[in-house]
Amino acid sequence: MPELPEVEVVRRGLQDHVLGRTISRAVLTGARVARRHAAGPADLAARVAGSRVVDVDRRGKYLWLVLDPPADDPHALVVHLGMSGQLLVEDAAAPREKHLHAAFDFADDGPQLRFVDQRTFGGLALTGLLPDRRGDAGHPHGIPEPVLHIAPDPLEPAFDRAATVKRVRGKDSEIKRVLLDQTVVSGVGNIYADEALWRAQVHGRRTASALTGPTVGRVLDHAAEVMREALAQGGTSFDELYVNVNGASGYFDRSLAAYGQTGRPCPRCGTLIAREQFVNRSSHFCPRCQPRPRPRRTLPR
DNA sequence: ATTAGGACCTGTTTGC
DNA sequence: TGCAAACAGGTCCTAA
Repeated sequence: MPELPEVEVVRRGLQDHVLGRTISRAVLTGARVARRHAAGPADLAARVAGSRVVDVDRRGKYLWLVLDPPADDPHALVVHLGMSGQLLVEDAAAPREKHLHAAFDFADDGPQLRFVDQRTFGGLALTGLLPDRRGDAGHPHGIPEPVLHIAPDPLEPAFDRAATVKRVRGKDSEIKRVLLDQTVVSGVGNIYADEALWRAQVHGRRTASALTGPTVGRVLDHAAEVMREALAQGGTSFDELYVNVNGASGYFDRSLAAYGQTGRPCPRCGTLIAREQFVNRSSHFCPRCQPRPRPRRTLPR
């Protein structure tokens, strides 16, 4: 479940069902699920066994369990759900999912934690925790190494609005591309980028460096707001691929104004929502509220 | 150094 | 009806 609100729904589920429990055994299937873990799946499985889950943290779309191992070498089990990853808390006797890649048993013999991922863009890694150079506000155990390059998301205390506006305006690129750049601001994906741009009445192809500070500020505020609203509704799900740890779907899809609304009237002005190709995916926008900029002239010479 | 584009997967939907 | 192409919410690597 890809974007920030959906990942946060999962984090809260893990906090309720996994926090404080001790992992007794892990089984990883196939090499791909741990491809970001240099030492391989067997190493990951062996090293998490006997560790207690002492925190469940998140930045943007990255999620991690802080583990307190017997060897006193605190580390993090980092999880990225990619496009189709799911973390499910289920009875060990429940039937195996077709795309089950990892299962964690606990010493209390309670329900298992499973990682299921159809498209295998997601994955697991076991890494160290380092202090966050951007500030440790909200992350008392630090940040896992693979997450250090990810910018704070708009819903965490470390988010610096003024600094982010400045970074966005320093980009000679389309505003939608910049919103999706997780090293500038994290947590925003294709759905919430389209929704934030619709709310701010800015076309995604406008050049970030040509926007005013207040305009960029408005786009970021709308991104934060729409993600907060989605979170309050359990996230956005179009099908059973995107669910919380109990397998339930959110219902923010009913509140979407632009994303996936091609041909429907804009809730603000009634003009039909348009769709266009954008870097191998789709953008949805209102042609009247979000006028397309003049195509940028490439400057040869 | 920065930015644009393709690669990585599998399953479902759309269009000829 | 059958098949191929298009499409799906993300990130990373490479080449210009």
